[in-house]
Amino acid sequence: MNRTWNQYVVKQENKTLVLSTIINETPISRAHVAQITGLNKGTVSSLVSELIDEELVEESGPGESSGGRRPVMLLFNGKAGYSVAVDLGVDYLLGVITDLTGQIVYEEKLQLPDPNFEVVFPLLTKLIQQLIDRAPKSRYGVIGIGVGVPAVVSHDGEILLAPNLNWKKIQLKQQLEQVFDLPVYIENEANAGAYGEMRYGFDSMTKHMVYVSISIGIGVGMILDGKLYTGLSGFAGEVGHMTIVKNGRPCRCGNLGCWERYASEQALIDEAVTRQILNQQQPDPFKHLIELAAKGNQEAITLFEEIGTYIGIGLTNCINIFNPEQVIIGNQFIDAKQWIYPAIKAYVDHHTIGFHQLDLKIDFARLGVYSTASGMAAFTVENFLLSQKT
Amino acid sequence: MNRTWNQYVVKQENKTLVLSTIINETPISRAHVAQITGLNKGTVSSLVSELIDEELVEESGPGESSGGRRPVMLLFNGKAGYSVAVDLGVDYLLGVITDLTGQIVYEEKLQLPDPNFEVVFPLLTKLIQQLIDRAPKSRYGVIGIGVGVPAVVSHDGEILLAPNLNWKKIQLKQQLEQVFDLPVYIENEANAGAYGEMRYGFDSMTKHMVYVSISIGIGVGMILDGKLYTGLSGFAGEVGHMTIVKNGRPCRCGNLGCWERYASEQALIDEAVTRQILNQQQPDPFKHLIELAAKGNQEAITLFEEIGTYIGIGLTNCINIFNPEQVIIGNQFIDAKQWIYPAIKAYVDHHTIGFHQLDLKIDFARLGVYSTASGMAAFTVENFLLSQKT
DNA sequence: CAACTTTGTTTATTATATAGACAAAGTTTT
DNA sequence: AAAACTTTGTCTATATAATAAACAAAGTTG
Repeated sequence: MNRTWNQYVVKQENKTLVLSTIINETPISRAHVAQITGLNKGTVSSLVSELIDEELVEESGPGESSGGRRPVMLLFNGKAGYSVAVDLGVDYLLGVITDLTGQIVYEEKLQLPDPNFEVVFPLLTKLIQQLIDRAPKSRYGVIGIGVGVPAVVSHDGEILLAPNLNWKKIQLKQQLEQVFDLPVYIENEANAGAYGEMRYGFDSMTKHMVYVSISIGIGVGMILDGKLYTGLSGFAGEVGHMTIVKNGRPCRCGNLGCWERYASEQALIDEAVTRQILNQQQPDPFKHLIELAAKGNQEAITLFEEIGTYIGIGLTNCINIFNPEQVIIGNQFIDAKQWIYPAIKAYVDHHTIGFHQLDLKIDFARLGVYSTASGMAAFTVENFLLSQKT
Repeated sequence: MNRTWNQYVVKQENKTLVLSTIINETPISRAHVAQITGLNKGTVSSLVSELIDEELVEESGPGESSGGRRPVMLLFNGKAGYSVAVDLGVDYLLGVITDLTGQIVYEEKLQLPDPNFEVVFPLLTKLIQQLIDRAPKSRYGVIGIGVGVPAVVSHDGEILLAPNLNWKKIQLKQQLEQVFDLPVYIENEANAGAYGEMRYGFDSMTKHMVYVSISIGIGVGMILDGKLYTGLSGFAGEVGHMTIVKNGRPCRCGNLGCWERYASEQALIDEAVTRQILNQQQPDPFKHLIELAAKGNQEAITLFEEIGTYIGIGLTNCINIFNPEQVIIGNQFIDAKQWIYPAIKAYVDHHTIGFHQLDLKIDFARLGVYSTASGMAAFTVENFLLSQKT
């Protein structure tokens, strides 16, 4: 069925436009909203009064006069509701409560003893219940639950495959919705991270961005034309399995020479063991390598630089394909920034087609370990605000 | 400035919806349009009567009754205007006139003696003028000019770089608009091909498609969410310069191991010379190799199969990245279909992540040598129809 | 203090979609 | 063949929401 346009749709679209203008420019006056959106002053007034009734917008005191009557400043009421978001990692759960502006108001982290789903699911529901219980009282209460997972996720919230958790075909969204009577959103961890960094990480909204999440493996989230791109079935972005070396190292996906066999945490550790920088039994080997490099261990630094170059190879491919405005590197590897960044930058500068470099920025995730959780909160909040219109 | 929604916008959107429904479902009755679009019968009637006034829609005779009054069938009037589109190749110009349905009504092809812009531009303008002169008389006449070029093209129609033509920084759109007082559209050849194949090549509109144009080099056009993706500056899709072999063959882009050094016409010919299947002076070497393979020359066939495998490597990367519904291989290499397809298919089947294969189709361009020209016609026509609303 | 500015509300007007009545032209049932 | 039903397409009354313009409120400037 096609979408038809009538006066109701017009009103909803304009109301969304007014609300998002207030969110982005808060504090702002009605007159200024009208100027920015191009809507008539009267239209803005009436829409704002509805938003105030819904407690999504508040009036704060008068603002500065610019030579006439002083404006009444409008604020987005981020405390009208709260979201619960969880970053489900390979060996941890990071749960947060955020308000409607994405601000984290409470967090809780725990280690997973075992990646087995039968073990993880009860811990996950317990964590979510604790977060729901702790959420401040508000008009709309907890407006939804978001969970980011290191997995291939279909559009309807089914986990098709999570290689590092050893999960397959799990109806996570459905199962959580049965337990909690709330909207549940499931997304791939890199997609969530990309969205989080776009919404909350950087000031100006980037329309074309590639977010590369590097930890055990490599995942990529793509923001194209300001929207998350998830492909036909929801699992675009398996860039970690891009071939960068023909007949190269075997990968667990069955292919040879995949990017993540050269540029991930796993690749780093394997190579460190081969070169006897680490021994096989070292607990928390990634952290140990970071410490070695920080102490000036030249072998460790060289290894990071080499991995950086491999990251650069895959990034160059992504840049040539997408012509993005910004590339963001996130997850574990942000801790290795000082050693890998020069190598990445050098490779990309020398190997992308010249034009791409003009407007290209390479950054590291600003939200740090919260990229994924924040992104899930953003999904949850945005779906709530869009569904909110009467 | 944001877009605001008022009654004018509503009407335009609905009118576009009605028109595109008629275009896609022609012939169709008013009642059926109302049913498909969800619009009120009265609304459809009034919009259709405007479209009839504008000669974009015609009434044909009565249709079959389904148990009541016989419907009046509506037809899209493809003859209300004509577009002129040119496929500017490395050594040829292919110009076509199409009606508003994309049907080619006249074509003209000529060889380029020299790729130099000073030589090509007069030939191009002469060709376009001839096509304009030959276009049938109609209500709207020639509604625009589209030119597809093997080049990196910016959003404002500037050719930034055309390596195989040796052009740089040419304001092609601007120059043509000065000569002809008509809207001019310039696009990369692969982007145009992708669009042409989506609009006119296949029956069902694919929402996520990757079109790979393989001739001297490799270009890729991407249809994501039903729209052409061109990236921040308009030059996404330089996938030919994706690294598939670390420290591989040097490429003219300055990088090593680029896909097009292994999977293009140039790669094919270079390798054929190295293996002494061809000698260096062979005129039209690609055609010669096709003939050899057709005669059963095993060396030539093996070479095609090897190139097919390399094509498969790059395609696998694209599939893993985009999760498309369809991959289309176009340009010169469609002639080698019978030898390369099995190799491509085998590689892709064995090396893409399992989920992608479920709904994936690999096809060859249906429009053959007209993909690019048809795509440019589609751009031109669609911009005309969108600009047409009063 | 008068004149001007800016903000925000109110009112009359306008454009458009919708529901439903209705006419036209067919098919099906009796 | 007549009556009853169906489907198509137009027309009219109504509702909704955006807009322009008037206006009131509350400031600044000279």
